[in-house]
Amino acid sequence: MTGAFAGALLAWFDRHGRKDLPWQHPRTPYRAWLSEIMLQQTQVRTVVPYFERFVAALPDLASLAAASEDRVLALWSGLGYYSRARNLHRTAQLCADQHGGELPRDIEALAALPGIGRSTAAAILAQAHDERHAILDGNVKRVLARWHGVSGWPGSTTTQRILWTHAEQHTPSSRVADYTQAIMDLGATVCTRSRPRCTECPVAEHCAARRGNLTTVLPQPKPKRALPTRRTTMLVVRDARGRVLLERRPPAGVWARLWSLPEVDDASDAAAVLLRRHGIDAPPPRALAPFVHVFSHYRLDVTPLLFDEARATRVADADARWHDANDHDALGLPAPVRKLLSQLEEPR
DNA sequence: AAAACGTGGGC
DNA sequence: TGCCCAAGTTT
Repeated sequence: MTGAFAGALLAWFDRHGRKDLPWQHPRTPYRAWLSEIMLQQTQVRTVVPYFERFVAALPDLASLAAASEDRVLALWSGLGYYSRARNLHRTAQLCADQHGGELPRDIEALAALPGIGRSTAAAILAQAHDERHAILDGNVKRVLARWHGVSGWPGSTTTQRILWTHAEQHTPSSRVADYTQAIMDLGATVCTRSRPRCTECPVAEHCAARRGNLTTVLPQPKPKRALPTRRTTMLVVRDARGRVLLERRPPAGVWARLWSLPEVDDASDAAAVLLRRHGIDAPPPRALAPFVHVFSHYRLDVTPLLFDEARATRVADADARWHDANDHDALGLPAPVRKLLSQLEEPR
């Protein structure tokens, strides 16, 4: 059945909802899944070009399962939260091996796969198969926190439990795909974080935040804490042909398994490290402009150091390679590394 | 339960 | 400019 909340939202969706997002045409389980993973903690505007590039290169689950991890990370490069890409790849292989080459239809089996949690599993089944499952993403949290007047940061366990209950109760038994899209669209275009457009809202009449003039107070913000600062020296090492030395990052931690520049704690150690690690000898480096890269949980102060005319006595191994600067799209590089290397290519 | 995990948009 | 945080999941 469809309650008053869902009914009003569906009527609004028919007139104002977003119906031309790239993953909606065609709306296959694979495309719904891929879009949901890319959209985790990431805005639609950012995702669209990545999605289109990804599905053009790997159009179905089988091609994703067969692709190399480097290929997947290259297609993800710049989107961030790279465990999403590694989990996507692993899940594709699990489905190929154990689920007949398809995503499971069962919500529990789906949510057990790497990178797919409760809300993402629900979104996939609701959107791809019109099955009745409630979602609770950032948009829904904001809409429901306001409409029901739920205080507390929506990320806290207590508040989430309350919001999940509301989300379940509002989800209709028919037109679930449209309803799911409707409540996300409402959050993205009307019930926005700042300056919500309440005069355009189809459920404003019974909204607790609207009645109590609390739209600026709800949802309550995440408790903040100061960002620690870390420092590193990144080595841009080029050989006579202009190729750049890259190292594969370790399997855990930030930028896991991406290709990046060698790093040292102290710039004064750089030459010794290059010699020991790679058998590389080079004339003294010159300093490049330092920059700051801000993560969600710390600031990274980067001092780049440029070694030119480097000569290697050892061949690169599996976790180190010389890389052609005009070939960046072929590898997964951290965003600031990609930016730094492209700036070096530009003759400015 | 709380921290790790990226990047860029918006104000 | 600096700060908040976006279609969350994993450990």
